[in-house]
Amino acid sequence: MPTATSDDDRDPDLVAVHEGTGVAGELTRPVGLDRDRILRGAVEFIDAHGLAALTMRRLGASLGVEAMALYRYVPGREDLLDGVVERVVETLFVKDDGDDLYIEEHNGWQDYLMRLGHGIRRIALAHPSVFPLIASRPPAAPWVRPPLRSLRLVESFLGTLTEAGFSDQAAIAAYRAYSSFLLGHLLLEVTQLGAQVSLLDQPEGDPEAQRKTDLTQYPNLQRTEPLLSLDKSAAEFEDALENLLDRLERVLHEAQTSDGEVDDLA
Amino acid sequence: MPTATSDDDRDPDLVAVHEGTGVAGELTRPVGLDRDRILRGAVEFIDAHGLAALTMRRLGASLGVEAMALYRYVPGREDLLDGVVERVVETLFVKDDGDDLYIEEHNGWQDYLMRLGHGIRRIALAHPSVFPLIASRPPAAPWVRPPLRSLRLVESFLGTLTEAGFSDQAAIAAYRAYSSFLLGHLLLEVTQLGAQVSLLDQPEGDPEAQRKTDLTQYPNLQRTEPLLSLDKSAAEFEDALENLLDRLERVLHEAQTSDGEVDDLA
DNA sequence: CCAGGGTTGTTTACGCAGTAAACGCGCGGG
DNA sequence: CCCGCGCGTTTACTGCGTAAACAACCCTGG
Repeated sequence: MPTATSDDDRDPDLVAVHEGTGVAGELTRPVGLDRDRILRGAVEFIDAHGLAALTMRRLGASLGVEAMALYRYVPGREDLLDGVVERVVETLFVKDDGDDLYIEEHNGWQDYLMRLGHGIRRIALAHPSVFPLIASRPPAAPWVRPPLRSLRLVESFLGTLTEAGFSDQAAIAAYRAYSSFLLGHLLLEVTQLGAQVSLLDQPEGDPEAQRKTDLTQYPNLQRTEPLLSLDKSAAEFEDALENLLDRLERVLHEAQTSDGEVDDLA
Repeated sequence: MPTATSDDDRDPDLVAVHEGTGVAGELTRPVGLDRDRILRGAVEFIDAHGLAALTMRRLGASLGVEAMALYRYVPGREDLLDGVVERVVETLFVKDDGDDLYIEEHNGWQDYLMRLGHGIRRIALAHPSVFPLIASRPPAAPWVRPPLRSLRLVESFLGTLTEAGFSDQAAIAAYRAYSSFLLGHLLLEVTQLGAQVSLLDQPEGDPEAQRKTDLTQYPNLQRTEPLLSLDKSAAEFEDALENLLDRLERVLHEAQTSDGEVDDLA
C-alpha cells in the first residue's frame, strides 16, 4: 500500500496478505479443479483486479481452465459470489493464524464484541474489494444484517450477550446497533482504500489542468482539505466501538438495577 | 407499499411516492427526450424494477425510444448512474415540498444534523433500490463520504459546525462519525426493505418444505426469531442519532471549557 | 419557396458477458 | 479389453453496452 500511510503504523487489523499459492496470481494451476479452489481463486482475483473485472472467462483463465469448466462446481455467477462472501466471512472462525485470536472463547461480552469487531475489520482490510459484496449481497434471512452474515455468527452474538445478562430485546437491539456501526465504518474505510474501482480507474490526462477538484467556491472545504485527507480510520473505529460498548453497558446496568423489563434500546 | 406495515404508522420519513407523469410508469412519453427526462425515467425504473433490471435497452423502451437514443444525452451507462445518484441526492436541496423543511436554514447545529439525517433517510426510504448506488458509487473526492455525496453538502455541513464553535478537527471528526452512522443505518434499513433484488427474486417452489430456514441448531435464533423480525428502524435511527448528537455535544463543550486545542474525537 | 444542414432518433454491427448443450477424452472396474 | 462416466472443451445462443452509418425531421437563409 504505497498511499499516504504517514502515521497509521501498527494498525493491528492491517495484516500483510500472503496467500500460499504464488502471489503473482496469474499462473495456471495444472492440477484438477474443485469448488474450494475456484472460490479461493475468485477471492484472489477480486483482491487483485477488483470485483468488476471478475468474469467467468477470466476467472477460468486465471485458474488455467475454460470458463465452462467452472459450471461443474458452481451453479452460476451469482452463486459463485455468494460462495466468495461465505468463504471470506468464515475466515472469522478459523484460528489457524497463530497470532492471537479470533472469537468463540472470550472474557466477557465486551471482549467478545471487541474481538468480533476487529476480526471483521481485519477481513475488510484484507479484502477491500470483497467487502462491498459482503455488504450488499441479499442475506439468508431478512434479519441477518451484514457484515455479520452467517447464522452461526448471529447465534453466537445473541448467545454471548444473553448469557452476559442482556434480555432478548436488549441483545437484539445491540445486534442491530453493532451491525450498523460495523457496516458504516468499514464500508467507508474500504471505499477510501480505493476499492471496487481498482482496474478501470481513469489515469487522467493532464495533471496540471484542474488538479483535484475546484474548491474555490467552498471555503470550508478549501481550508480543511488537508485535514479531510488525513486517514484516522483506526482511531475512529476504536473510538466509535468503545462508545457503543459504553452505551450498551449503560443499558445493561440500567436494566439490571431497575429490575423491570424496560430493557430495549429504543 | 403493501408489505407488512403493521405498526410503522406515522414514520415521518416515510412519504408516499407520487411522481407527476403517470404512476403506471410503463407508458411511453410521446414528446422528445432530454437528459432530465432520462434521469427521471431511470429513477422511476429502478424504483419499479430494481437496479439490476436497468439496461440501456429497457430504459429506452420504458421511455418509448430506442436504446441508442439515450447516448445523445448521456455519455454511457456509468455516467447515467452517476446522474441518477446526483439527481436523487439533490432532492435534499429543493424545498418545493411544502411539508416542513429540508435544510439550509436551521436553528443550531443539532437541528441541522437532525434535519439532514431525516432528509437523507427520507430519500433512502423513497428510493430503496437507488440507495445502494448512492453508497457504492466512487465519490468525487476521496474524502467525500456517502451518503453525503455532494461537495455543496459537505461544505454546508462543515460550515454549520464550525460556525457553531466546532474546531476544524472536531467538525471533520463529526462529519466522519455522522456519515458512518447514516450509511450503516440506512443501508441496512433499505436492504431489509428487500431492495436491489426486486425483480429477480426467487418465488420458491414449495412453501411447505423448509419454511424459513432451519433454525433447530441455533437455539438463540429460534427463541428470538419473532423479535428479530420486528422492524424498529425508525426508533433505532432516532435513538442512534440522538446518541451521536449527545456525543458531539460533549466533545464540543469539553473543548470549549478546557479552552485548549485538544478537540478531536480521536 | 426551396435547398441544405443540423438535430434527433433508428439501424446495423461488433465484442464480450453468462450459460445451455453437445462433444471429446482419459481412466478405472466388469 | 472396453465401456461408461467424470471432467474439461467446443460450439452456439441471447442479451448487454456502445461505435458508426443512416434516415427523418425542422428550421433557416437565399
